[in-house]
Amino acid sequence: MATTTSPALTGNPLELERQVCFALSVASRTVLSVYRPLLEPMGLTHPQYLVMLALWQHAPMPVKDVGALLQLDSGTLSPLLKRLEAQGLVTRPRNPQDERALTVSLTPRGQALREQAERIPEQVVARLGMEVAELEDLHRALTRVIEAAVAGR
Amino acid sequence: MATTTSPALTGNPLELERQVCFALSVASRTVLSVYRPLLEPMGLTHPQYLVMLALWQHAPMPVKDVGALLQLDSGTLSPLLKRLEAQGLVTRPRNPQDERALTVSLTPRGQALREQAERIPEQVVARLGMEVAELEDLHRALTRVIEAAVAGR
DNA sequence: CCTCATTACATCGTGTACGATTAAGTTGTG
DNA sequence: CACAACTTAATCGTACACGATGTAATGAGG
Repeated sequence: MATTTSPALTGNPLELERQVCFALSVASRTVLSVYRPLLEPMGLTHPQYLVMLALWQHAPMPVKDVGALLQLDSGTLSPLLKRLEAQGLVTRPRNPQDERALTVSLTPRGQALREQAERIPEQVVARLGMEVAELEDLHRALTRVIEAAVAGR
Repeated sequence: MATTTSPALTGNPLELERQVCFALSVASRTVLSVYRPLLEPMGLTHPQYLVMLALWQHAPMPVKDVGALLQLDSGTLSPLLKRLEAQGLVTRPRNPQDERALTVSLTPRGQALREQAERIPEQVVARLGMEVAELEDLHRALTRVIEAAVAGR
């Protein structure tokens, strides 16, 4: 019979099922796949949805701040914001006080989209069928590992 | 003074800092950024590392099984496996018993790489500076949400 | 006033993700 | 045996991620 001691101290340290990074990748992709059918009617991808969340809270804001908030660089954000602009959800004129910076603002259409988005969180929780308390625990655990990873990279 | 009731029941339900999906995305990308400098000397990206973990455990195995294990489809796996093949880490001849299927096997070089990989997990834990027990808790929470998401998508 | 380092974005190249389609092989059924 | 239904990969198009590089604007020091 195989050993059944604490998994941290025994067996293959490279076992796929034990890797937190594997669970993180799969969890991220799988949870996003729950959002996809809900976001599709709004014409948003999940990263675009996160940017819109940031804007609904803080617009108008510079691209730099969006990047800091979402931990994304301009290589990702520039084309993403262009696509939101092409959809008529945001504008991004240059800041007259600093011609390097773009000020990302919501169009009326972008503002209006918020109402449809209001229902997303509850729908996701319903589809997951998990307790809100358990999701809050997960959120706290993720926040901890994000802090640890930012400090350790 | 602002209200400070339970966050689940008050305030803006679209608040970015409250979204589990946001924490998941950032955690996934941030933790992977801890792996990147460790994997780079091995010539592997993180998804390639996960495939190698699967192969070190189960090779030879069909592409189908790799996909099932990692929750990836052929659109992702085909080019990824081609790159591993180009690096001389794997072979993927057709299965004579079923000419549709490819049997992914490790080359001696692919097998040998495992020794370098053995040190990755401990190095990551060290860089994160988190208790193994806390990481195991996180792993359990992630496994729960993966199951919920798979069921609910 | 004039460099020069810094900052804010944009662009490019590589590598995933993923839906959709295609192509080839296999299998069940009449 | 014929053939439709199914399975396995590959391919294509779109959209992130991210490192590296380019460019214009800003600001600090001489």
